Formats: sequence, structure tokens, C-alpha cells
Amino acid sequence: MTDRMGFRDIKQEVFKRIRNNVWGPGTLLPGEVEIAAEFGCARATVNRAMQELSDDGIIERRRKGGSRVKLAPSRQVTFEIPLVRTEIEARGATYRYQMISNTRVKAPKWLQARLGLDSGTGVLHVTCLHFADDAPFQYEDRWINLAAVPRAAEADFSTLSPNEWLVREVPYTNAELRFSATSADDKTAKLLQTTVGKSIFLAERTTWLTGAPVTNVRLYFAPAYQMIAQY
Amino acid sequence: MTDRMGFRDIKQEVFKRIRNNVWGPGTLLPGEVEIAAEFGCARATVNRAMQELSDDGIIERRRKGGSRVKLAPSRQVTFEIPLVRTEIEARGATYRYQMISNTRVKAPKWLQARLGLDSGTGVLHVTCLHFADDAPFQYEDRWINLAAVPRAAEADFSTLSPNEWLVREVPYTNAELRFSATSADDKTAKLLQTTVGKSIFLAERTTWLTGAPVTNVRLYFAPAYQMIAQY
DNA sequence: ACTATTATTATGTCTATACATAAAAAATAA
DNA sequence: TTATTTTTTATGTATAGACATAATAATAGT
Repeated sequence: MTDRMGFRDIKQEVFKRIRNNVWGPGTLLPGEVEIAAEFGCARATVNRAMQELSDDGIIERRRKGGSRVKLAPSRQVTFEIPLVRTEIEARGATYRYQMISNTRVKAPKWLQARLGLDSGTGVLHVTCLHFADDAPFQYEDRWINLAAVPRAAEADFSTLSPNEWLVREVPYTNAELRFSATSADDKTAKLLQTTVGKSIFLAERTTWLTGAPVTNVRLYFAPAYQMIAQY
Repeated sequence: MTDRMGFRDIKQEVFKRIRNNVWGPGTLLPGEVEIAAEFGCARATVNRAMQELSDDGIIERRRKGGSRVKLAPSRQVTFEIPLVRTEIEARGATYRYQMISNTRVKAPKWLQARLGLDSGTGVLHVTCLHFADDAPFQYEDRWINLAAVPRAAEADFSTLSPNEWLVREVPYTNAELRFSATSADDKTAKLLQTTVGKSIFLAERTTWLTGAPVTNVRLYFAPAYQMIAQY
């Protein structure tokens, strides 16, 4: 006889049937009690399996309505966004950091708009470079809201990147991440040791702490960079 | 008296304490029984809360070792990858599709390498355009492994995009997604109605069905495209 | 000292039961 | 008919209790 069924087994079996078109897109699946009866386990076990399939974007569940296979399985991809240092070291390269500038200024208009700041708010503008084996890997252009993180003004970013300082010192509750492609301008080209006009992969991240804007950063990656995810 | 505590409340409260540094990075958290006692609920409830915090990358859990706050909270981002049509319609624009070419060829070497195909394997090469309000939105350059999906040879891609056909007809078990930036070459520039050399956001996706390579696609987005995720 | 064995313990999972809740379906009133 | 109320039902969540499992700590044996 087969072993006892765990929620993983249930999940896998249901997924298999969906994959093999036994239960095609849009199909209303049997109820939890019914599935539980088939596999000889408690409803709670089936519930957990179905819950995870729902989290994975495979099925849709509604109270009373039951569970049905998603028509357009808008499966979602999860990217691990590690610290630059970690990413570079994971590639077997040596990490080196270099600060370029650190100035205290009034937030420019575009930043006010992005973060929802009052005009005249003081911000810290820090730019720096991250190297992998002495080749520029990423150019970081960061703005920190001093109203939300006053002690950033005394932080020493000449040895520790604002990236790592913030991760250690300031938590956040919300974040927005944008990926796009841009062209290297004069300054960026020089810093990343490439030519003007070259295509650059750009990641922009903004974070908030319970509603209050904390920081906005633009990460310019060296040419040929790829952000990879498996699922 | 406060209401009864659900797993969401527990999760939120524990997260709050971590955020407020009551339980700083690396701290060993109280055991599930202890937390359950504090909040006056069952251990299973605490278990679910902690499990989710672990999934979210906030804490780390080990049997016998207990739960501790992660040192570097490697937060992960999840992107929803919808159908192009869905994405365009969600922006309130009208979707239009146009096939450009559909040829049956032997897999080129780079594709053989990418998919792990034998030399001489027959593949379908389909290229097409997706429009948003008559402006080119995305150029799709797709290869389909006929050994894995023979009936793709008879499919009519002049009205239905290979994207949608595959979603409906062929499931997959594994996928790899790569984001990068590239420059528009002659052909791409013409199709996307932009200039040669312009920076283009490129997404490349490869999928497998239980080990067998199914399809590889390169999606070239029109300039100024941004892939956005909130978390 | 070192190794192998045996508790101990916190998390992992399953069960049976109970009640909550949202939404569909049915019944009722206008 | 249409609008409103009531019932029904599948999922959502909580609980106490039990056993599984991995990893540490304690112990015994060499």
C-alpha cells in the first residue's frame, strides 16, 4: 500500500492532473471534502495544498464558489534581490566599493514627486561604485530622506555602502522596484568604463517605512548584465 | 479586551517587534509555545504566522534550533507576468496582433545550446508584433521545439499569437526568465518604430515540460517600457 | 580526549472538530 | 418582473492533541 498522503503529495497530484489536462483551464475542481475523501486524509491537509496552489497562481479560489483552474495561468516569478556584495561574491569575484560623492541638498522636484516629499525637505545624495574583480559592476545613485532617517547624516559612506548601511539600520515596510533599459550618458559611461549611448540595465527602487519615504536608488548595471530567475 | 488573535495578527505583531528592533537581527525568537502562551492562542496559529514570516524572508527557522531574525533580510520580489494582451488592455489601450513570419527550420546552434537540443532538431520560428493603440508595444521572437510540441506545426499563428496558443495548449514545469538591456538593431528598430541603437528592454524566457525543452522567446519592448513590482 | 549512543527539544505536519464568512442560490416580498 | 431577505455551501481559520523529524545536548563507552 502507498504511504500516507501529505499536503505536498496532494499538491503535486492535483498539479499533475491540471498539467495533464485532466482538469483543464477553467475547470471547477472537486471540493476539499471530496478530494480529502479520495486521498484519505483530513480536509485541513487538502486545504493547505490548495492554498499553496493558489499562492503559486495555478488555481483561483473563492468562498462558496470553490476552486477552479486559472484560465491564463499568470504565473509569477520571484527574484531574489541580494546585496550587491553578495551577488558579486557569489560569482566568485572580489568585491570592492568606492564612494564617489556624498552631499546634503534640498530634494529636487522629480524626487519630491517620486517620494511624495514637501518642497525644501533635506535629503542626502550619495553616489558610489561597486566593483567585481576591479571591473565596474554597478553604479549606485541614491537619495536618502533625512526627515525619515536623520542619523544617515552622520553615517560614514566612504567605507560602507549606503546599501548595506540602510539594510542594517533602517527597515522598510513597502517598496517599489522598476526594471528598465536606458542609455549610458557621459557620466555613467565614464564610471562604468563603457561608451556613451551603450544600453544599460537599470533598476530603480523606492522604499517606505509605514508610509514615510525612506530612500530612492537607481542602480546602473555594467553592460551585458542579466537578471535571471528560475521557477 | 482585545479581540481574538488570528495568525495575521500574530504575524504582524512579531514583524512589528522585529522592525522596531525589539528583536534585532540575529535574535533567537521565543519558541512557538511561548508566543502562543503570550497571545493566548494555539501553537498551530503561531506556527502559521512564523511559517509565513519565514516564506517572506524575514526570519529563519530550524528544527530544534528555533527561529531567528535574518541578518541580511534577502527580501524577494515577485513579478506578475501576464499575457501581453492582458497587460495592454489593463492600460486601457486596444490590443492588436500581427504575425510577421512563421518558418520551419533546423535549430540554429545557439538555440541548440540554450535548449539542449540535438543538432538537426526541427523547430518552428515565429516572429510577431503586439500593438497597443496601434503603437508597437512588443516584438516577439519565438522558437518552438517541434519534437516536444508537434501540433504547433499545424497551429494558425496569423490570428492567434504563439504566446496565447502555447499558454492554452502546452503546460510547462520549469521556466527561466532573463531580463536585460540591449540596443535596437536595424530590424528591431524598424519594427518597434524607433531608431537604431536605442536602448531596448529585453525579456528572454525558456520553458521546459518535465525536462523536455518546449520554447524559447525573446520579447523586445518598445522604448520607455518599465517592469514594475510592488512589495 | 574522543567517539558513539541516547535523550531532549523546537519545529513540521496531520487529524478531528468547530465555528466564521463570503458568495451563490433559493425563497420571498414589492 | 425586480428587489430584498434567507438559506445553503465551500472555503477560511482556530483548536487540542498527537506523532514525526532534525538537530542539539547530554551521556556512556572506548
